[in-house]
Amino acid sequence: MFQAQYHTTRPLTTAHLAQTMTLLSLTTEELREQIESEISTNPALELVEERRCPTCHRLIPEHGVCPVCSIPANPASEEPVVFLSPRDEFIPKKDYVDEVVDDEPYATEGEELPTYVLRQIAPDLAKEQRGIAAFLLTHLDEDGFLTTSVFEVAKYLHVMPGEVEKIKHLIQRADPVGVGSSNPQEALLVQLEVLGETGPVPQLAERIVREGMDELSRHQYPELAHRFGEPTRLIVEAAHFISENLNPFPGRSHWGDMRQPAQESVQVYHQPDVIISYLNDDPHRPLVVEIIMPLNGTLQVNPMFKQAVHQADAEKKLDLKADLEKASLFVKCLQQRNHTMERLLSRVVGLQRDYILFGEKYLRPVTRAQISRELEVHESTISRAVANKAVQMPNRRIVPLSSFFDRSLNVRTVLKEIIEGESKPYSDADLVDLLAEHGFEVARRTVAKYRSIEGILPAHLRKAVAQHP
DNA sequence: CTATGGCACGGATT
DNA sequence: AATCCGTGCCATAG
Repeated sequence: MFQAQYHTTRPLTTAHLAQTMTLLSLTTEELREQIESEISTNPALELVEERRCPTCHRLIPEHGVCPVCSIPANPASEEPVVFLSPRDEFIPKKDYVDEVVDDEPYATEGEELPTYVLRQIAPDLAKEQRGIAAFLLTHLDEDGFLTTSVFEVAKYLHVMPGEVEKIKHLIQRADPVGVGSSNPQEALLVQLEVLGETGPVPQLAERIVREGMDELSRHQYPELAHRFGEPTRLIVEAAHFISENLNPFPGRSHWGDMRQPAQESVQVYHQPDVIISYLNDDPHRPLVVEIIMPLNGTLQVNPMFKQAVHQADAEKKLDLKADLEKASLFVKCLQQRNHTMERLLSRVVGLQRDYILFGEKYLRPVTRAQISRELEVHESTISRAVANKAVQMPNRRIVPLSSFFDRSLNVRTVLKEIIEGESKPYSDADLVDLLAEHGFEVARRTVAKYRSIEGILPAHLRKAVAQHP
C-alpha cells in the first residue's frame, strides 16, 4: 500500500504535474464537473459502483474498509483521522438551482446568499415547492431577513400559507442558520433549535430570547434574573452562550458588523469541500476529517477497455491507446490530488486543533511555506490546495480553508473581545499594550488596520455600547 | 500634543 | 511577475 502511494506521489511527467496542480486547485463542485466531462469524453474511464459500509451506511471506496468504522474507540495518537468521503448526494446538481433562480430576477447585490441557500434545500423540494423557495429567497434583505410575510407570499402565489411556512422553516434551518427569518428573535430561536440537536444548549437561552430580547441587547442581566426568578449567574452564562454561538443577523457573518452599516464586504458562501467533525458527533470521540469527493464510487481505468485495445485493428489501436493513456493519467492525477489533500489536512488539523475546537482566538499562525516544507512539496502546491476551499467545522460553521493560515485572525478576535468588554473607549495605543498582555506583539498602526477590517469605529466615535437588534 | 488615516516599502502569497 | 499584508513615517484633525 505504501509502495503504491509512493509511486503515485512522484510526478512522472510534466503533464502529470500540470494536471495534478489543476485538480488540486479545484473545489469539490468544480472537480465534479471536470470528472464528469472526462468520463463522458473518454470511454476508457469507468466509475465503479458505490459500496456502503454495512454498519454505518457511509459510502466507501470500492477497495478498502470503511474509514469511520475502522477507527479504534480510543485512539492513542493525537493525529486526526483523515479520509476521502465519496458522496454524490451531498452537492445538489447545478441545474436544480439555475432552473429556478433564472425566472426570478434578483437584485445584483447579495446574489450569493439566495443561490447558496437554494442549493442546500433544492434536493428536498418538489418542483412546485422550489418556486416558493425561490420566491422567498428573492425577498431577503442584506441581513438575511424576509422582507415580506408568509401570508402575502401565499396570497401572491395562490398556495396554502401552511405550505409556505413549511418551506420557510426549511430555509431557516439551512446554512447560515436562521436565514429567512422575519426578525432577529426568530433567527435566534431557529439557531437554538438546530444547535440543540447536536450539542448542549443552556436551558435559559430559549426563554431569554423569547421573553427578554430587550434586556439581552442592553446587557441588563440582573433585571432578567429577577423577572425569571433565576440566579444571575445562569443568565449571564446563557447570554454568553448566545453571543458566542448565535447570530441575530444570519445574512452577516459576525455580531460586530452591526455597528458599521456601510460594510462593503459581503460574505461569499460555499459548499464545504472538507468536513471536520467529531466521530458520530460525540465530543468524546476523535476528530474525523472528511474530504468530500463528488462521486458515489471510485474512478478507474476500465479493464474491459484494456482488453479491447489488444484485440482492435492496428488502425484503431493508436486512438484507443491514446484514450487509455489519458485515462490512466487522469486517474493517477486524481489519486495524487487526493493524497496531497489528505496529507495537508492531516497536518493542518493537527496543528490547528485548538482553533477548530475552541474558536478563532486559538488560531496558531501557520504559514503555507511551513507546511510545504514539512510535506516536502512546493509551496505553490499548498497555495493551490488551500485556495477557494471551504471547511465545515464541528460547530457547523463554514470557513475558508485559507483561514487556517490567517496570521492575524486570532489577534483580531482578541481585539474584538477587548473592545466589546471595554468600559471606556481605548485608543489604538492603549490597545497595543492590552494586546501585548495577551501575548500579541503588533504595531500601533496595525491595530488601526484591524479595527477597520472588523468595522470598529475609532475610539472617540464609540462612546456607549448601542446594540440595537 | 495625541489619535488616526494615507502612502509607500519589503516580505509573503498566489 | 503581480498582488496582498504588516508596518514605519508623516500629515492632519481635534
